[in-house]
Amino acid sequence: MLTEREEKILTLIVEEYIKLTKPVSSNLICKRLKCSSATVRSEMKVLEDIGLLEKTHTSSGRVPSEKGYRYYVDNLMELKKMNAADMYKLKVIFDNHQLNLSDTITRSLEVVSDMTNYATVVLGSTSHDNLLKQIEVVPISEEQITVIIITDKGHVQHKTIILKDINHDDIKKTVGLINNLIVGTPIDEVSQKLEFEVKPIIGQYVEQHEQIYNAFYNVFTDFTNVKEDVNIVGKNKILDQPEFTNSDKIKQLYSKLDNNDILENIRSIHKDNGNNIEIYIGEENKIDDDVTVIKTTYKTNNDNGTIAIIGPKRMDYERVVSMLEYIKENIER
Amino acid sequence: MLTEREEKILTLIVEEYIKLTKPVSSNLICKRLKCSSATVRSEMKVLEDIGLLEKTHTSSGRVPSEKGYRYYVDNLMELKKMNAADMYKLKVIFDNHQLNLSDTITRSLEVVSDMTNYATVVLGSTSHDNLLKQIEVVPISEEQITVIIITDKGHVQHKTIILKDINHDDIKKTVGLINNLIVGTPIDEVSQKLEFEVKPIIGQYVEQHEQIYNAFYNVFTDFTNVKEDVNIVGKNKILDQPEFTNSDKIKQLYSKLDNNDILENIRSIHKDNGNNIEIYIGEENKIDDDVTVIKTTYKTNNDNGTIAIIGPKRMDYERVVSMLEYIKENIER
DNA sequence: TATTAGCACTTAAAACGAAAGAGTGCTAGG
DNA sequence: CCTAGCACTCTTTCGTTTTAAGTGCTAATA
Repeated sequence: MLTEREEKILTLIVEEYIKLTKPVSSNLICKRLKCSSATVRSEMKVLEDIGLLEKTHTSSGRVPSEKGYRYYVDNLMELKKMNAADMYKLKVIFDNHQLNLSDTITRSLEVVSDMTNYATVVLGSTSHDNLLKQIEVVPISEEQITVIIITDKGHVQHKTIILKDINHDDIKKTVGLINNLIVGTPIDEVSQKLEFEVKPIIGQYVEQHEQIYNAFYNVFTDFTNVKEDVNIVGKNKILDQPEFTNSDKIKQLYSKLDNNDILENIRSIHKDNGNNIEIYIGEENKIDDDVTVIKTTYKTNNDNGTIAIIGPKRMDYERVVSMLEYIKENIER
Repeated sequence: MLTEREEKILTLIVEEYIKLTKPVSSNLICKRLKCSSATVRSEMKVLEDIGLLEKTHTSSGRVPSEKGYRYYVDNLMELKKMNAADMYKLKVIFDNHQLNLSDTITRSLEVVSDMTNYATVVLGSTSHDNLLKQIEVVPISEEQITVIIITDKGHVQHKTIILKDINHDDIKKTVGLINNLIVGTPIDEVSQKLEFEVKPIIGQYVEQHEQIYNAFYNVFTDFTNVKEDVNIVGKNKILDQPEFTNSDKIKQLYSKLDNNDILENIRSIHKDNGNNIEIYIGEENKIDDDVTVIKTTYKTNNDNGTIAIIGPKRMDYERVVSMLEYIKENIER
């Protein structure tokens, strides 16, 4: 357990470091406290021994360790309201009732990214729990047709497929069968149903059943494989952060941010801290040891998803948390 | 007009610089030529005076100037066939007849990007010259419907819109009207036609005409505004190029590569050199003074577009040109 | 007993100079 | 016209020194 003064010092070091980006000296701290720099120094030593602070070299000032940030986030950070400027910019977006949900979310995160210089991620609802609502087929040319798949929650995906010697009647029959037999099926189960319920029947009614069946089967597996709705906003903003000026570091981080499978991890990771907002500092997340991920989930009548902010560990936690909370609330309304 | 030996020297300097990334000395050149380094030096002086070579400082080796690259590309570069390894990797993709056109193009450029460490761009066909083929409407919830727009060439776009107190009959009537009156219209003219031909009629048959008309109008303007099919592949590969290790430079370049309007410029720029492949070196392109853009266009039965490769000015011109030529040929088949 | 002043010590960063290395430019002679 | 040779320039590297920022410890103090 830390003493009150130790906590005060840790808080000051974290907050000054966030602002100034360089190791914090005892001198700077003692100006804010009614005590001498020597006192602060011995306290800092204690905090370092516990593992909450670190030095970059023997005679440097102190920097919060990962454990230090964690302590700060868990015990010290105050959740004040957003500052007026941030609030205003976000309010404008949520007050515009013309925009649909997904556009609103993207816009608001663009603004967050712009103001903070952190990257943001939107993981929209997966279509995995959607039900197949309808399929449409549109002939494009002699050999091509476009298949459109629509789910009950409004996910739409299309693919143009190549079929030799299209017999439009056969296609129509197949579409009819699918729309009759497997509409209402969860997307994840469509492939199975296609195989066991449609395939046997299609053979009886449709001449080119082999070719057509395969084409549709591929379209559906494509649909389930696409990791849709992983959207990263303001990725380049992170280049303004001093911890990402080295080009190797940039390469490394970007290759992860471009990998949707890795970003998907933000969705699946979970931490029940009785709070709406979850924070993953450095090694606690799977993106990169040098970043912090702050995430929250939202749930509306017919949609739910995850939004997250990715920045350096030296992140303005109070500000980001208050922004995310505000955004979550407003989405859910 | 350059002498034969001057041309030989310029060629060697360009090609060595491409390979080694550092200023080329007279010594290196004279090993390849039957003459002394002093001779090469005086020739290099001449080439510098003409403006084809540059020095990085008084006593450095020579580097091609933009004009030098241009001379090389116009007069010196030989268009040999692709090397076997490049050829093989690309052939595999084009031999796979399962893939549709757009997937094939993307895959082949991924491979190019991988092998060369340059970024590539696909500017697919714009839907501007497409004709409206069909619209579909799918109700999603009490207040939401998804509108799907399909063009004759298989472009599909959808948008979920919010309508208070939906009257499904009204929607159906509107969709019917649109499908009757303006199907077949070029996408660019749909908005006008909607205003002058549909709006007057809709007022008579549809109760909520104001709200519904506006919603559909917005969906269509969205469609025409979306700069679709601007696809950049292998952007991060460019971080492997030594000219892009400075983080400010990276930021500057990335902000351009992320801006579809700027990339669109690659489509519109034109240079009739009687050749399939166009090359824009440094200031000749609108992307960035430090890059070269090599582009070509393709045209198939029902599709056409542009593909381009973006790399440093110190680009392997011969290799890239041969690859692009191969890809163009194969797309068009 | 907790605090502080004071000082020795450590380190990174900046400034400097010397030396080495890579190249050029020019001149004089073949 | 070509080339050997040499003076000159500039970058790079390396070690040295200086400066500035900061700590840790100790002894004195409140």
